[in-house]
Formats: sequence, C-alpha cells, structure tokens
Amino acid sequence: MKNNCIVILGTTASGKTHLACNLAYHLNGEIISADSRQVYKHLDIGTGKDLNEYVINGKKINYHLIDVIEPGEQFYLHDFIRELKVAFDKISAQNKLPIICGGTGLYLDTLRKDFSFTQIKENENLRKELEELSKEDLIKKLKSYNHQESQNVDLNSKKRLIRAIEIAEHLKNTDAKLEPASLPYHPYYIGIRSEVEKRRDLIYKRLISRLNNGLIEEVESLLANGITHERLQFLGLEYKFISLYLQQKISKEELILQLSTAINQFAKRQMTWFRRMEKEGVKINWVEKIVEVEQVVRKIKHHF
RNA sequence: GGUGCCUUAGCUCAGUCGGUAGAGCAAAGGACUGAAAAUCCUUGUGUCCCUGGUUCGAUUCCUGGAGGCACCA
Repeated sequence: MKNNCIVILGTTASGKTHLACNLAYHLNGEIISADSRQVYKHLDIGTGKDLNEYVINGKKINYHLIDVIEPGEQFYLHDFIRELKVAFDKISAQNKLPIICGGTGLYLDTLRKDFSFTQIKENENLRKELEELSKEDLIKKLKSYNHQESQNVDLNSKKRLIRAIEIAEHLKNTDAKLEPASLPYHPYYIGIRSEVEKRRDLIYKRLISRLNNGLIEEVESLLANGITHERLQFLGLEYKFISLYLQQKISKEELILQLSTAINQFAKRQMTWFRRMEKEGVKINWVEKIVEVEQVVRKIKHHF
C-alpha cells in the first residue's frame, strides 16, 4: 500500500523518541516530530529533545520539524501542516517510511482532519471591533453566520469566538476555495501506555534531574539572548515556571511542586486527546513502554 | 506542670447565633480549526478528633480525654 506511515503517540515521559528511533532504524524510516515545542531552537533540555537518541548503532536517524525556528518567532498550526507535507514528500521521494512522533494532539489530528481554515489570515480591523463586544454578542454574531464550522467552537472562550467570526467573515466575503489541508496518508498508530502513578513518579524524577543538569541555565541563556519573560510564558511549562522562579515570584520548592503538577496535568490532557481519537474511530495499537522493538516491527510489517 | 488557641474534603482553611457543611488548591472527566506544553468547561458525603452530658435534635453548647501550636513556669 502506498503512502503508509507510522504514528507514535504517548504522554510526556512515555519514551516516544526512543521507540521511534529504533523503528526508524529497523524499517528504514525517518522521524517527523509532531511536538509543538521541539520546533524551537535552543529549547533543548526543557522540551526533552534528546538529540543523542537519533543515533542507533552508529547510524544517524534523520528527523524533521525539530529546531526549525527561533524561540522568538511564532509557529502556527498551518506552519506545521505545510512543513509536514514537505517532510512527507522528502521522505517518500527516497522510498523511506515516515514515522510521526509526538504528543501534540492537535498536530496529530492534521493527519485525519481537514484543517483548511488555518490558512485564513488575521483580520486586525475586525479583531479590534470584536474585542469591544461581550461574549453574548459574539455568540449572537457567530450564530448569525450560520456556518457549520462554528458548531465546534468553544463558546466560553472569547479568543476562540473572535477567531471563529474571523473565519466566518472571510468565507462570506471571498469565494476563493481553501486548499484542502488533509493529507493522503494511512497511518498505523502506536501508543505507548503509561500508568498514572508511574508517570507521576517519572515526571518528578525527570524534573529534578533536568534541574540539576542545566535546565535553569538554559532558561537564563534564553533570557540573555533577548527572549523576554513574557515570551517564556508561551514556550512550554518548564520555561514558564522557571521564568517565574528567576523573577523570584516563586521559591525553588514551589517551582518543583507547581511545575511537576503542571506537567502531570498536561499529560492528563494528552490522554484526553488520545481517548477522543479512539472514540472517533482511530485504532491505536497500545504497547508497553519497555517493548521488544522486533515485536513491534513484526506487527507493523504484518499490518502493511 | 499552668494558661490560651487549634483539631471540618487528599492539602490549606471558612462556616453552622444547635436542624449533619463549603471555598481555593489538588484530583477526575470533557471540549478543542492561525500561541495547543495554549485556552476553556463540568464534577465536592466528608466517622465536621474521641467520649459522655444537655436537647426532639450536637459538627456547633457543656464535661472529660487525645494530638498539635503558642506563651508562662
């Protein structure tokens, strides 16, 4: 079958990279990261980039969508979709197997849903106008467009309401067809199982180890290179909380407690996303964290 | 040893002028179309420390006890 690919998903600290690289080694594949933080250069320890994992038995495993932009730049969903297509094409051209590996649920969903709205640009004037309105008015306005897309919108979030109206307004004013964003690939999904208790323990230990191995220095270096504390709030949990620590808004103890809690909450949200994928019909082949790679390879070959 | 205060949800604490109780955090579930590690929604029965008393009725008042904190010795 043409256009096969593998998706490896799992919560943070589940060991996705390790499995992905080993599969790439055995199946002549290349990795495409579906991780919204690892696209940034210089966010290494805090995002668990583990670039040393990409060498197996002396063989270098190629990867894509890691280290593609500077931390000061924005990377939007449509950037991901565009880069994903480019990576797919490159890998396919060499007759290699694309292995998508990541924990960002929204990014993984681009493989099975049409996200063409993401092409629609910001409308600053409209945004300014809408900013003045109350939530109730925004909901009324959105309903007046009568678009089916607006049914998915979270009515509690003003930011999302505005974006939804922006999309509806754009579709009303232009006849231009949006380019379909769905990708013609047939993924075989592998999920790495992780029990809550073990995950908690691992997340805590990993955090302590990272703090002792240069994570704080990494954040200091970002600051020294012009990244603001404000920007750090959006670069990921480690960066957000260490920024607060460096500003002396929280103590070291609070840092460890609050950050590990936040990472656990994040892992929970990731699981919610994966469960929804399953509810919507995606077959995820769950494996244990410590799994025989050969066994997985056999399964995949059998499936393809 | 004496005096005072405290003991209520996993944690920090409100509260009930006597009719068995509620916030924040944590936790659980969910949503998700230009920041997604983001943003947002829903969910609170717990011997109200134990014991006896008063009372129709006590977590609430009173007696005794246990534990904690503070001050005085």
